[in-house]
Amino acid sequence: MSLPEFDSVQLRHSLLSWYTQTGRNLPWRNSRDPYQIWISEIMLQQTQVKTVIPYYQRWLETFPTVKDLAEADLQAVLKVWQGLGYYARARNLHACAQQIVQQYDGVFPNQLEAALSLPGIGRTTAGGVLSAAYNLPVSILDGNVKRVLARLRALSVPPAKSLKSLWEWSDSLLDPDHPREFNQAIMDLGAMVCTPKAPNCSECPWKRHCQAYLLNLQSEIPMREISAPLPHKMIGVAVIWNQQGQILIDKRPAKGLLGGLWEFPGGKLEAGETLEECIKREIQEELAIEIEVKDHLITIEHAYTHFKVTLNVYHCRYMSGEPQPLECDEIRWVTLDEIEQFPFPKANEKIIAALKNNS
DNA sequence: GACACGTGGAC
DNA sequence: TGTCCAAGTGT
Repeated sequence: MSLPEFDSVQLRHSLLSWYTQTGRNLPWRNSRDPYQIWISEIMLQQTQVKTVIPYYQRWLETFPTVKDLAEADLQAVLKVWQGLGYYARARNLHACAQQIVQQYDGVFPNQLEAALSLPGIGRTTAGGVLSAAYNLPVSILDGNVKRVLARLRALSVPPAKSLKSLWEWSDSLLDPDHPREFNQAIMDLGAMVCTPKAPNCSECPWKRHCQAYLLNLQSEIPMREISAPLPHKMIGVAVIWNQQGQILIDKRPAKGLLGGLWEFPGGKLEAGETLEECIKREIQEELAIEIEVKDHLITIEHAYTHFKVTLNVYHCRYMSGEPQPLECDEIRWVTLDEIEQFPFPKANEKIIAALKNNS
């Protein structure tokens, strides 16, 4: 079900003409260095351009080359990534850099199969890097392209239900003579004109070809998936002080949610339990120590992708026992001055800020 | 194919 | 305040 070749030629021409006049000037577009382009593609996964730009610049100052990244400590990598979310991206970036140094002499591979075998590199990121760095004709299907193509063809189901067709349309539309510009252009079209809400159809170079526009369905397409309400968890969190004025923090297991980041220990409130009981129980289960729960410090509401939490944070006093890393990777006693060297998730950063305000 | 995986901006 | 969703990948 590819587009007629005649349409593809017209669509390519009108899009590239629009892009030449209107396309964005973004930092990574001034580079053809596959390392810099790869970093930008990973940071841009599920993350807005405005958010990425300062992280991108700081990253390249800290890790200017693949080799610098490969030789860095994972904790240092996570610290630079801190706040961007989806931390598996940072862990994969680090592992991927080491693989590129070992297997590809420090140069991002210029073959699709090799790129796809690397950790954190899926089909869209591979297409993004290979087209932008090497001008190779590899298509992409990110959120922008999905929305543009769903509207162009008036797709009657949510994009996730029709990925095969969308990939075929992206493949057949890609300009084989200008793959670098075409992929950037179709993403700019989605970001600047064919936006999720209130698209600027009057400015669109594809308005005469767009089935959604011609049927006045641009507000209904792409179709939404029905989503269940997010579960909510009440969490008790302990800021445990010892007699030296140090605080106990723990490093989360390397994989899974917030893997490799540090946190204040705590856990889920169970039915019929007070927050004080919850905190004492969790600290005994996780660290095998006795504490006394003292004053309330702060309450934090935070939403993750698949659930919401309320963090009820309390000052606590260390009483007895030798802390054991029973459910974490590592434990440390740190001062308030030392704590900022460690990567923390956003919700925990708010706890640190509250501690600094009160001291 | 469905679900896990962070955070911030827009409305 | 709540909901959507942003240059997706791994399992």
